[in-house]
Amino acid sequence: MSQVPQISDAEWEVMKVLWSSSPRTANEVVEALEAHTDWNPKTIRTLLSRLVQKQAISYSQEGKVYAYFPVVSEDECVKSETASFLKRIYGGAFKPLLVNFLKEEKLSPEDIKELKVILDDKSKE
Amino acid sequence: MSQVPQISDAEWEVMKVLWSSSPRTANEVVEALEAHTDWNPKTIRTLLSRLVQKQAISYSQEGKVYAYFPVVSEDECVKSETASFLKRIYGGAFKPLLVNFLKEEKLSPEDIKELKVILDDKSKE
DNA sequence: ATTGATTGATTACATATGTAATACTTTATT
DNA sequence: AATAAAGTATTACATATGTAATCAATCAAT
Repeated sequence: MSQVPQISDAEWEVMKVLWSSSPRTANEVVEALEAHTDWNPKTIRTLLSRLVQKQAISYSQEGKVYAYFPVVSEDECVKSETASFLKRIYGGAFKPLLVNFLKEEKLSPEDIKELKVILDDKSKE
Repeated sequence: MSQVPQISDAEWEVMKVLWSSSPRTANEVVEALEAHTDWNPKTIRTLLSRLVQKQAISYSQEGKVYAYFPVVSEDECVKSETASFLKRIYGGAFKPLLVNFLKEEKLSPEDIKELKVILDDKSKE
């Protein structure tokens, strides 16, 4: 059973808003998204509806309006998306992605230090 | 200009076949995919056509049939897909993905060693 | 109470994708 | 040469997605 529903790109933006803080009314979501998108409020309401249908979020009647909140955790979704991404692109293996991208990406010395600490911790498990 | 076209999940499987060895005729692609998919040959031909339209692949008349080959490199595509994945899920930052997944994934001691070596090399740059 | 504004529900429409079937051409076979 | 087989091109159709508009219900203001 696939715990988490398929969440599209646009829907994902809405989820991020709700994950960062919820419950929020449709208007609050619209406001939050105005900053970095130019979506019509109608569009955002459509996305909210679709996410409700998909049972990615839900809502409660707060006073006169709906207040939306996630029912799937960011963690679950990130994990699931990453897994399907890895499967698709790298045949499911995590290390090739790491190797590939560690080489490509610009990481600050601090980042590198942090990652090494994590790796050290893992060796001790 | 987005160098690489959008390649869907199903199309990606076809690309992988052609990246692994090309040119190949439609039939050869079908054969290669029979192993791990149950797609109808007609479906695979549709995917080939769409990839031609998208200019992800091209073909030449080899004898009596077409021989398909990629015109976009796997590297480009992987890079582009990974970038859009990162943007979507992690807001474009690579490190959070790393941190998240280094914690989650089971990596062998050898893997960890290898990754540390890469990180060490990077510190020296 | 009626009217206008706001919110929520329903409908719309184009493009993408999964998944083929059908039609048309060219090659091979009798 | 006529027909069958194989390959290519065109068409099909449902679901997903981006992107709203319109309709209906509710709340607020006169």
